[in-house]
Amino acid sequence: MNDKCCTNQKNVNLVLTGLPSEDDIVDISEIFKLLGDPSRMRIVSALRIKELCVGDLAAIMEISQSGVSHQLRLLKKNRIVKTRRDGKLIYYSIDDSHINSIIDVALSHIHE
Amino acid sequence: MNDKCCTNQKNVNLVLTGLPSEDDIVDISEIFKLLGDPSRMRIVSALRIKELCVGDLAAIMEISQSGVSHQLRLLKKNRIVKTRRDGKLIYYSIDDSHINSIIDVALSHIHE
DNA sequence: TCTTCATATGAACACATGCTCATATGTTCA
DNA sequence: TGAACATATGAGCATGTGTTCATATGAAGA
Repeated sequence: MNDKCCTNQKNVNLVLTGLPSEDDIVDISEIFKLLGDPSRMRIVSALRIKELCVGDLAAIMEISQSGVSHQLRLLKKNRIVKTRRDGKLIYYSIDDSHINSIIDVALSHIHE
Repeated sequence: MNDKCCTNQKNVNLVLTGLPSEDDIVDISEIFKLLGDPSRMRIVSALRIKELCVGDLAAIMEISQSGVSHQLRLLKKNRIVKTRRDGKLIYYSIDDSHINSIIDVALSHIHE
């Protein structure tokens, strides 16, 4: 509850003017939030290996077909995955190579 | 509720053997989850510009000092930020250059 | 030591999120 | 067209999560 804390106004201003826009902050954290769930990460990791239809993904995962579909919807809305129809099947795959890069770097991060 | 869906067992097995370990999946999604909140992303974005003490961060953000401290705790526990004490002040900064790389790639992703 | 200041912690609450069940949509093939 | 199958959607529920308030901790200086 102390408002008179150390605040160095120069630093604060410097940072405030250098920060990404609020829109960018929101957009970028949205991407990370999507990757920040084990189920979705498992989906994305699977699609990094091979394009897959929903049924195959459900077989790979530990959640229901419905659950997979709900998550794929989110991932697709944010352009993390894209779809291709082949008859009755809908194949999902990674939409953008940036996503692969991000995950590659994160993998090397956790492996220190 | 259809268990007899398209499942192509060859693809499923191929992907299952290629997936990262469950531990890796959990660890990596943990990192992304931390970056996947606008407040924490704002904190991390600020620290990318300059090391800052808690009070300065609270002045930059739209949440209380307590809120900032809680989030910093999470970020520190997962080695996204590190601390340095200087008298009464505790300066926070980005712990690992991988974090900067991940955010750089994500920024170029959202800017297409 | 006592006060002051910066930071950390715990409890509590409102809200978001991921899952399943049931069902709808939409495509293929007879 | 109608049956069969793959996928999508909506409701509902249990669990997580981000925030604030109040307070504790701990370092610096009188």
